[in-house]
Amino acid sequence: MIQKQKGCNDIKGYEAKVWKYVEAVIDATMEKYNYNYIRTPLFEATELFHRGIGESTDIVTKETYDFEDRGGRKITLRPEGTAGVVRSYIEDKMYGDPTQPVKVYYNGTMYRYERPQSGRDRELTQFGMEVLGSDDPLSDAEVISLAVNIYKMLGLKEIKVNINSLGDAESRNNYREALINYFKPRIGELCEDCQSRLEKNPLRILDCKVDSEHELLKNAPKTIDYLNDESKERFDSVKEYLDILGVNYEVNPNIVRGLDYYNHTVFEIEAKVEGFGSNNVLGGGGRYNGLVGQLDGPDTPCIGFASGIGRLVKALELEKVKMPLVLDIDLFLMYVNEDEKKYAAYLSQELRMAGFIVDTEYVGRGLKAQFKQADRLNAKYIAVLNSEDLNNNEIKIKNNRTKEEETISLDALIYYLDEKLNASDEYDDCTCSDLECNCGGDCCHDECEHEHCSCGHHHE
RNA sequence: GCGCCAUUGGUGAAGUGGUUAACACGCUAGUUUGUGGCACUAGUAUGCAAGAGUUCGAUUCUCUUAUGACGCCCCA
Repeated sequence: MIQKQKGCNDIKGYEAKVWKYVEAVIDATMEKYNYNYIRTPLFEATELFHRGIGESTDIVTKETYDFEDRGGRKITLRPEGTAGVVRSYIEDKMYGDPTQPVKVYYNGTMYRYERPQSGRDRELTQFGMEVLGSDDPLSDAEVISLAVNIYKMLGLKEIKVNINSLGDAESRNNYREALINYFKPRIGELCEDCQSRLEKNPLRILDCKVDSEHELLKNAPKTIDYLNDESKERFDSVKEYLDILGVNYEVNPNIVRGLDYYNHTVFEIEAKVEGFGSNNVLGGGGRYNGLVGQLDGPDTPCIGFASGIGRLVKALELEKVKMPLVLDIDLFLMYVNEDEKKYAAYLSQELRMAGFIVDTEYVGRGLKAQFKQADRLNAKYIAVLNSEDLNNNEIKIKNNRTKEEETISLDALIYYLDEKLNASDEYDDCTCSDLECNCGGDCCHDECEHEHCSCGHHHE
């Protein structure tokens, strides 16, 4: 049997509905902030990632899917979204677009050759946004607030925003030097991993889990202390705008991004969810003012954010967040003989065009089994087609919840369904997640006798 | 790249070096001549991830590989 590739997933069934909903909320929220959808290729020239993300990062040195195509071109499946967007920005000369800054968002699969574990796959889906052409601290704050608002719109309650500033190139280099000098004399006291990080990526020592309680780490120099005046002022301004936008955040000097291109503002957003495992960062981002220039474009200040949809869906499931998913069908058409089947085929088509979700029988089940099938599909209504009824221009239609059956004129069917289904839509389409009635909170989808929830909808 | 645990039918799973691989759910059909969901009856893995080895004999022991879960590294 051919299996799916390691670390890849088939998203289907209920989970697929959740994904589609999450993506719909992302689209809607992005549109409100006036970010335009951009879709770039899944693969790019290998060089783009080497020059863009940085030769020294693990993502590029050992986690990309590289191959040569039949024409001998060196190709890499994208491990993240920013490089492709920036390539497009430069190639299509979007810096010439009069409506600066360029605000775009994407949503797509990324590929990293990693060992899978909780919250980490080889094929992952990320959405993200980029603002290209603005150095205004308001852009930084807006990107962070947009990310936070997407999570909030989806119904996540406990999210934590950690921000930090790496400063400009000068500040960043000074800080790196200071860290190395600080740790070098006593590096032997830290764990093996930290020792190897000293030269390679001293900032990551601050993140170490093994030594997090070590006195040496607690008193280590902080990025903030190495910011020059300009960088410090900029960071203060970002924080002020965050306050204005109502974003709760925490300055965390240990936030260090993995990619080389970041400077100034960097941030991570964590989900505080019970049982989420060790990979609890939903997304992160930061400012990358040097990247466009590094890729042969004009110097352009930019900021962006990216977030994994898989982790997001997992967080929503663990939090049992309620979502307005359509899990029911409106009508299931049942039949026994050939003539009835033909009529079912015709009628299902008519009703679908009239806007109803209709399904019927395709595998020759008996009537009894068709009832079961209707239940499995959560049919709200069932119609058993009967030749005699049809000859009389009638149809029997049964409410599958109340089990009441009525015989109505075929001509009245669409009107009948419209009336019945739209009347109950108020109940079914309620999207509120804070239910306060005394049924225990499940009134949107379960039967309950109670009146209303915080959304103001009435439920019976 | 490293570590640890796992892999039995559509699903959840029990199990043992040796006759027909338990049980439950599900599914299909019948009892019920076209209106089910209850009940009863019958059917539902020539198979225990793949390959190799040990053995008279392996699903059960050993090794290799694959995949999954979790953790480390790294990172979203």
